[in-house]
Amino acid sequence: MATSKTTAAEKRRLILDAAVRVFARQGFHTCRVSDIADEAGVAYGLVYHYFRSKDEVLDTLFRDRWSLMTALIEDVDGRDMPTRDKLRQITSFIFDSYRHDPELMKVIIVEVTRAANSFGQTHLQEIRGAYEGIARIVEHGQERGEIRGDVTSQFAAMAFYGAIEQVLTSWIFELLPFGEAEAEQAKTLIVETICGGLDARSA
Amino acid sequence: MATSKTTAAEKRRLILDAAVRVFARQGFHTCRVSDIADEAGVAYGLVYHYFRSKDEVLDTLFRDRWSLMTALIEDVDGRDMPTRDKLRQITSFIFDSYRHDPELMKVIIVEVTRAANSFGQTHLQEIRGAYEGIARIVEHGQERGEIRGDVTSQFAAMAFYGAIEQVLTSWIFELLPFGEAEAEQAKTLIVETICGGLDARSA
Amino acid sequence: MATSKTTAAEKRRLILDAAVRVFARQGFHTCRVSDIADEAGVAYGLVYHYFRSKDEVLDTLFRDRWSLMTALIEDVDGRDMPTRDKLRQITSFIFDSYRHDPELMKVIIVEVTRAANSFGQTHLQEIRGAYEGIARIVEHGQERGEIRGDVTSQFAAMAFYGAIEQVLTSWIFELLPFGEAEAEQAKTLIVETICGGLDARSA
Amino acid sequence: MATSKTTAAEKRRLILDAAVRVFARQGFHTCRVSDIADEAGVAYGLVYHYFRSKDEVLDTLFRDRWSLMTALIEDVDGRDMPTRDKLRQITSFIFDSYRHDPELMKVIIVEVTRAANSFGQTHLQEIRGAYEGIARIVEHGQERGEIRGDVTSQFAAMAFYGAIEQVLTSWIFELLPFGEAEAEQAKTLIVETICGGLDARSA
DNA sequence: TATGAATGAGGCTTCATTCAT
DNA sequence: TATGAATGAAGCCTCATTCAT
Repeated sequence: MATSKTTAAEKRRLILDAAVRVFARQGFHTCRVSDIADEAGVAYGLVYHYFRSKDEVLDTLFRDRWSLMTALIEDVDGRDMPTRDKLRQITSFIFDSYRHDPELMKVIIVEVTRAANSFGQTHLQEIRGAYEGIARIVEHGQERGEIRGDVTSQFAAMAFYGAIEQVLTSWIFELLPFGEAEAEQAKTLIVETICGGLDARSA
Repeated sequence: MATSKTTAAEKRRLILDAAVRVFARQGFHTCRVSDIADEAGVAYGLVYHYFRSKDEVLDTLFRDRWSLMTALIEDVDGRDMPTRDKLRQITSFIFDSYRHDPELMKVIIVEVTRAANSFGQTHLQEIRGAYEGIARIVEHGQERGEIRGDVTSQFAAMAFYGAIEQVLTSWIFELLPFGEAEAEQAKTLIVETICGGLDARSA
Repeated sequence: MATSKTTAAEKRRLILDAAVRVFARQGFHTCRVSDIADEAGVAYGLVYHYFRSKDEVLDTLFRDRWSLMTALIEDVDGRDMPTRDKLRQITSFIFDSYRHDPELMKVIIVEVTRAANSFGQTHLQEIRGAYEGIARIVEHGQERGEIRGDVTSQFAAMAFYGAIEQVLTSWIFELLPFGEAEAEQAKTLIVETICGGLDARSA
Repeated sequence: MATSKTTAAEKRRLILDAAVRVFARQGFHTCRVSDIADEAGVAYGLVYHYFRSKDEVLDTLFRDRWSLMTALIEDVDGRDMPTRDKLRQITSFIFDSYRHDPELMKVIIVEVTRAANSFGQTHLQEIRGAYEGIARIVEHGQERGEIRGDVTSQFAAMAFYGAIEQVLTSWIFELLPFGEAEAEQAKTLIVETICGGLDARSA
């Protein structure tokens, strides 16, 4: 009796979860608000009870998730560990996020991060925040002599993040096969590629 | 008399060029067909004489440009030069393309390549073709012992292309400063980062 | 304890008073039921405990006030005084009403009396009642030889009431300045204009 | 052949005329844009080809008509005739307008002039212009000694216009009977009432 | 080839009202 | 009495596309 009722927060969550599925399936622009409501099993208007607009639903999904990442980046930066490991932590976090909730990640990548011209513009500052956090990690690595100094930290951050996002995109659109093993292996490959470089070493 | 008339092909070109400016400025979804016509200084319906639909205008812009890149990748792959130089050739081509026609490149990146859910889907095979071409170059590099073998060629291609696209996106949305010097320097940085790796070397 | 509780009637009054402020500020159609509730500091649904609908709130405001006027008109008609004074009594009542509660009068004029296509229709009979009351006063004036007989009483009533309402409207929309003095002066001017006429008299 | 085609201007007119009928019948807020299109026998979107919005249709109807009235007021003011005749000219113009096109006048009065809180606000300045024109006529009458000086010209203008509008409203809502004869008689009655006054004169 | 008037489907949002607690 | 979550109908506007000339 006590637990049989859905609270307001749960209903809100219900709608957000439904939105993830619908956005992932049909795309943000292609889906209608009624699709979200139907998927959530609630009335049309209820979406507008909890969110100001269709945009705000996506906003919420993005911000909730993205803030976790920027927080992680900040956290990792403060830790006492080799820069390589820091970058691996970030890679792990992102790839694990995809493993745990590929639909949500698809939405964030496809509809926000990579849709820079429409929705991305709105969140450019938040996105930039993550890039800057990564750049700071690189910078600290350079100060500690772990990272070469002839590549600017900002450029390095872009290359690193760009590589990660491209891999995610490959998985999303099935250009590369995805699975537990692939995800795990990719963590190593990203760090090996970006930190170690593609060149074959004589040593 | 003979030269005062614009030929059909020229009119078509006029519309395509106008479309680039309008798509770059307003985005594909935000602009109307009439905006293209206005920008081109032609009548509304004429766009439909030369193109089946608004989509086809963007399709044309993308294909015309993208085919040049896949052609270049094929061409470069066949040349007898170090893999590093091959990758640099590709990087050069892309960054020079942006330098010469930033609006067109913006449209292709923002509206097609990174709009994977809408136009990207349509052109997925063509886009994949470029990735595969790059992967082949990496593979040949591995065969020749220039590229390490513990990173799969497809993964390496993604990291490489992802880094490039992320840099382009940074320029487009002014997350990184752009200019002649930056573009030139970026060619080196991409290759240094991806091939050389970010690690500081003792040697 | 006994006095700290608001009675039902008081709550109802609270809502009505809030409605006046909200209707006056935003207009009946532009405001939402929740605006009224917010203004009254009560819960959304409570408005529906005391009123069947949003319409009924306005209906109530109108009827409560308008009935006072028709009552006054009846009352005045029965008094033994010159017709001019009767008309002045009515003018006084209306202008004083505006002075005492300009927001309520604004609502009644703007949202009911002058909104003939929506609420006016509903209350047409009640509104007509007032016109007829005034017409009767004119008629009695004609019978007593105080009012010229070549203007029909109904027409005279319309001219009289129309002039009053136009002055009210002018105040409401600040086409004419309003204040204590202006309100007082207007009472005389209305009667002088309508009864005395605008013509300059030689006498 | 030459006359069988409807020109663009005629189509626009077609829509405006249909709008008058629909607005008069259902009221501006109650009718849908599709009602206008249906009444005009054109496609939904065509209304938006000729007008920016539903509002603009009403705007156009109002402005086209109202400008005629302000023009007339200006014109009449410049003529060399007794003030009484000037006011009669204005009254004639308005009542004739109603006689010729009662639906259009109903729309203007009910949906704009008297709907001061919604649409009226938009046109307040234009409406005010007419009042001021009438006030100027009264003022000139006062200067020439034809109109009493103890009633301000602005107040007199309000009383005069208010009386007219109230009569129109009475006809519109059938509070007073309307016909050729009534309209003609009303012209005299308005002037007699406002200029002559309701008082019975001993002379 | 060229024009631009004409078409009409589609979707977001608002908000009065109901109802379970 | 009191609350506010839940419902869902209704309508304006956009704009890609067609078509008659």
